[in-house]
Amino acid sequence: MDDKTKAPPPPSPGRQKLLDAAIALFGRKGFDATTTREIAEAAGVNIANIAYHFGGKEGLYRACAEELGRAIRPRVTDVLSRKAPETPQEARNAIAEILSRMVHLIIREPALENPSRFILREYFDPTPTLHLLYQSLMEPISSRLTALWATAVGADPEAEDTRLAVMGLVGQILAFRVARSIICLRMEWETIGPREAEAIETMVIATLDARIAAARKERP
Amino acid sequence: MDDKTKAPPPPSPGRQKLLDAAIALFGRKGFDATTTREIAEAAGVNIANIAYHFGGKEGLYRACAEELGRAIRPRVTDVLSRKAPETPQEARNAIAEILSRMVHLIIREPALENPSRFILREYFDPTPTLHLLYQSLMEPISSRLTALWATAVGADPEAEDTRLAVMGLVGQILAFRVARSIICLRMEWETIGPREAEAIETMVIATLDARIAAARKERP
DNA sequence: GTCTATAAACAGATAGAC
DNA sequence: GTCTATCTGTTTATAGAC
Repeated sequence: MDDKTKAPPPPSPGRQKLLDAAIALFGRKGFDATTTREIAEAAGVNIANIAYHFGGKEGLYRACAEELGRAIRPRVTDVLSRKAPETPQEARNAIAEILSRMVHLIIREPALENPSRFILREYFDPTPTLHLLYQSLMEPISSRLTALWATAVGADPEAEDTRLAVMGLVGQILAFRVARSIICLRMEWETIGPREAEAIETMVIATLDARIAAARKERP
Repeated sequence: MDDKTKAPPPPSPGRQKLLDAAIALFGRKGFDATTTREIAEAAGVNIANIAYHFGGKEGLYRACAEELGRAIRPRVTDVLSRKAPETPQEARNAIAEILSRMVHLIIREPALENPSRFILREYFDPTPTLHLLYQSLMEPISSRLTALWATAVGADPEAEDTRLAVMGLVGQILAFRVARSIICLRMEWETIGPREAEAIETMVIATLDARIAAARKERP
């Protein structure tokens, strides 16, 4: 019995083209602003294939979320699968590395521009598909970060404020992607290029280190 | 010559009802997912009034943003108009008060649920209307916070990393509103009620104090 | 200023040929 | 599995009565 646990979708030329085009368009403009005609045209296939492969526009949307879980997960899980650090300093370094990676993937990586937007849209306007993204991306990353945080500051990994502290750090990064437009206005940045991304990364790591220092002082 | 500086819109029963209904619906579902029929029905007026008062759906959207600037600004400017603190401790307290206020307004206040969503949508999918929201809400608040931060830690108010630190703190709050759905999943919260909002507030203030402590250590 | 009635365009979905 | 052609409902906008 092979890994039929998740109903492996039968690939086909048109099917994959539709998925790629749909992720890009749903991510850039949102579900309602994107028409099935646009998607089909961008994919270079006929509109009728959407109904054939996915049952309709909503089915296509859901399939996009599944595809994103599969496609993005490997880009983060390599960090997650490492042996858990045992000293606070190692744990701090591991958190810093994951956060830096997230800054680059979410804020900078051009290939993930629209996928990131797709995921953030689902956070903002959740559908039943949200659980799928939670389990494949958010849950593994934030559990790992929570465990690392607990090691770094000597906190209880099960405590609510431990998880909350981690969500605050992750949220800071998400905010810079969500509110990019207004942050660029405020920072007087034209775009977020390599220099700006590094400034954001430095700020995030500074926040991490400040919070670790403060948390350690409480429980020495 | 009275304050004709911003072209005061002539009020009328139907006009205001349309604005209120549109802010609620655009905020909850987004521009494209909301139909003019829905808005007119929710407002209790006829569809044709949208074209009459605002020239069309897009004009109504823009008028909503103007209305939001007018309506929400007073709820924050009372804090902004106070005399600038002179000691670092007073500045820290002022920042903490503004951030607490933001947590309550953005995350908790039911009446601002949809207005907040309207504004965050515009950050995420900016239109020419963005500048309007920037100037009426984000700019005054974040300039004030930046000045306070400079006083609190003895930094240069003009420096890029001063502004960035402030955007990081504000962004953390925005993230909890944008990603509320997935944060509730991760935190195992059913909703964000008074208890949860207080936990978030405590976390935000802890981040503030940790960053201030770290920044002061650098320049004693 | 507010309404009815209608126009003109466009949406997603489907039947059936290949 | 992919296409053409078409159906049905809905969209925003407008012309004109009140």
